[in-house]
Amino acid sequence: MPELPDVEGFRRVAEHAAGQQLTDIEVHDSQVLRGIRPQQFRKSLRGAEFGEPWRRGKWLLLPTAAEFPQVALHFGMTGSLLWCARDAEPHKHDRVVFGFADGQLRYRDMRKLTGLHLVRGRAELDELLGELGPDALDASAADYRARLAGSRRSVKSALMDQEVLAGLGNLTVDETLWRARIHPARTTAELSEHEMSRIARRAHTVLRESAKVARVPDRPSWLTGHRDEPDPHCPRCGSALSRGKIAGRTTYHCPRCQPDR
DNA sequence: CCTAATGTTTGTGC
DNA sequence: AGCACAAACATTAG
Repeated sequence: MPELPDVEGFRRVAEHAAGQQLTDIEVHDSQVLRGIRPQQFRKSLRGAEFGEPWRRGKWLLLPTAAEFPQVALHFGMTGSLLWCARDAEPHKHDRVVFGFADGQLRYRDMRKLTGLHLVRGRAELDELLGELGPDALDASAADYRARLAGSRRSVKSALMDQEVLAGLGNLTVDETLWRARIHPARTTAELSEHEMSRIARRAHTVLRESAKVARVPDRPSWLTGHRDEPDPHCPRCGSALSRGKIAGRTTYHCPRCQPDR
């Protein structure tokens, strides 16, 4: 589930911990700790005070008051972050629990496709995030145009590429292209400046609206609201939606609103 | 049993 | 080099 809007929601959840001192860390499944063992992870963070959480694309960072170390969290396809009372029922998929005086932050993830990193300094932060493109919400229309231009790949695969823009995912890309009336298989090279700007504007709207509710809403007026229906139709023109695979991912588009060229 | 799932990485081949 | 495609990771739901 987690794309930029979901992770922005997790960032707001993590604000509960800002200014608070860590009392303990429970690592229930060491598999989600990437590049560090539980003992070292706990030792490095013992007694730390957490600062303001920040986000870049689909990465969430929890800095300590001294700026470093920071905990970097990625949520894969099934991860989430919850703020719970200290005595709340444990959940089967709580992999790491950060304890504070008045509550706990739980990293919950079923599939464990990604996980948590400990970032000890500037260099490690750069190593982790250095290849990422600009955050898809921060990037201007000019950024979108510059980063989409001049490749022969499909616009869907370019928008999904975190090195082009950070934060878009399968749902937000389909929604954005549907609103921009651009066929997902079109090549970025054949897009006009005007079309790329339209993509940027629509992406901003989709991301802003979704971030408000920390998910891509399944409102009937949105394309995404019809994904799970047995016989989905375009909420704008009523045509049957086509379902296919582009860039390895299930892709919905409206053949009438999003013509091939 | 089989398939698919909102992500990322790695390998193969054109 | 650039790109498409498939598989892998781990788990559950239908």
